Amino acid sequence: MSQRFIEQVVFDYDREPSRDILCMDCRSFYASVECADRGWDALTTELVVMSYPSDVPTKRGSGLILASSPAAKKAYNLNNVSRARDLPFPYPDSLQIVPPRMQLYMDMNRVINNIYKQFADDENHHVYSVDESFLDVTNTMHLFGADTAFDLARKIQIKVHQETGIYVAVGIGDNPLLAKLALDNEAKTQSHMKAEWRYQDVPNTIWQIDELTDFWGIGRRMARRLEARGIRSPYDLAHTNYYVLQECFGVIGTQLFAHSWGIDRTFLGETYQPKSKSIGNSQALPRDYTQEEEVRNIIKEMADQVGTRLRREGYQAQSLSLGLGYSIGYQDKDGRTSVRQQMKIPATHQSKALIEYFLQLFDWIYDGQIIRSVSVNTTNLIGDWWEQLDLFADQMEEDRRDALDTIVDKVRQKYGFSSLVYGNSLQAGSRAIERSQLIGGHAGGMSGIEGTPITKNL
DNA sequence: TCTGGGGTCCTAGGACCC
DNA sequence: TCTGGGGTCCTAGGACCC
Repeated sequence: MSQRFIEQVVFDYDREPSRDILCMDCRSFYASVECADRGWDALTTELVVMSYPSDVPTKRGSGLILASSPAAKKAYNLNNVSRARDLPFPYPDSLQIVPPRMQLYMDMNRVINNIYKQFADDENHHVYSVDESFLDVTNTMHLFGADTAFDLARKIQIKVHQETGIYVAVGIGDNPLLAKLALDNEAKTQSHMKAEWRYQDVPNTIWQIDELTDFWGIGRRMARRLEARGIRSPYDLAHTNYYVLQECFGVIGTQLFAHSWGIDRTFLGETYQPKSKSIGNSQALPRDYTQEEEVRNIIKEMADQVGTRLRREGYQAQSLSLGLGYSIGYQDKDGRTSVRQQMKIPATHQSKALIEYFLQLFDWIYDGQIIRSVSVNTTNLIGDWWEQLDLFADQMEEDRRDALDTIVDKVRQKYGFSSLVYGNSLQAGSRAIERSQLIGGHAGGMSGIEGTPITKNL
């Protein structure tokens, strides 16, 4: 027993994957797109993209800051996704507050990824998020007259900036983790926005990171737990016994240990492959909902919307989860401020069936609580081609529902989501029509600024 | 942590089966 | 029933990231 605590796990870098991985990150993406589209300097303009409840953010209130320009980040100490309350109020005149235009960002994302694709084929190009992508250029960089990955990174940066006005920061490493860490912890603060971290640099790079929370994969909570055991930095992490970490933190502990040595055995296309495993929506309601019927309507609308997304993306759901968040200060009889329930279902993507199941969950957990937020989620997704034989299902009814969904989807695709909604959605408390303009839960931007076509600069 | 978001991964613990 | 052990499936909940 005690034997294994004496030993320490040691990595042999010669046996670890050594590639030329680039982690590309569009600096302050949404904010930069806004600046580029308006002809403002992305580096000096103080700008935040804020999703807020009313038309004009004149009074201090709720609101989600989706992105901020470097200057705004610095001036107001903002991080990735912040809240409106993190800003000084009244809002300073020097600060530009603009509503999100999600469609514009998605269009720009496509343009930029098409540029990346010129430097790496599909196999070696992976989209990690709306503003981050990984490229494996090990075998292709010489094709572009680049002697080193660093050199190629510069070429890509220039090309993207020339064609879109967006600055890209690049982390370079032997594996995706090192590239990502180089990006997060060094590239973003370099004037040329590049950084290269290799295995042999680990002592001078990863181990020099001061804060645990600056290390990818460690948030506030985990940092506190680690600190409780005297681990205060990535260096400490790397010099703690592997088995002790495993004992205390399970798989996460072993993973963090490996990461602190720069070890990542995934190749692009494995863990970094974005595969849809769940599809859901959540929304904070514009006011407290006390009427059961109103909440039921919201759930119907959201289930319908999620059904549309499932069908569009070619999935069927095998599990559902419904969450209700209560009004501020409200507690149920168990003292909770929210409740969530999930269940298995026979695979489906039919709106009607999804609505029935979600309402079943609702009946299960609803007991007159005052509701302020609702989330519906579908998980355990499988491909559309799969058809489960259900001896008890009425095949004619099934076909009829499928046909109805297909028609509804077609009409909505052509005329917009709100062209066809449930009668309930015209009643008080309904959100479907307003929300139909949203993309990813935020304003799509079709209304644009002064009617500007959203693809102006593309 | 606090209310116009959307995701992923991991774990504990119970039910059930052999 | 209470001193069996092991495996699998399922749900609830925590943590983190963009």
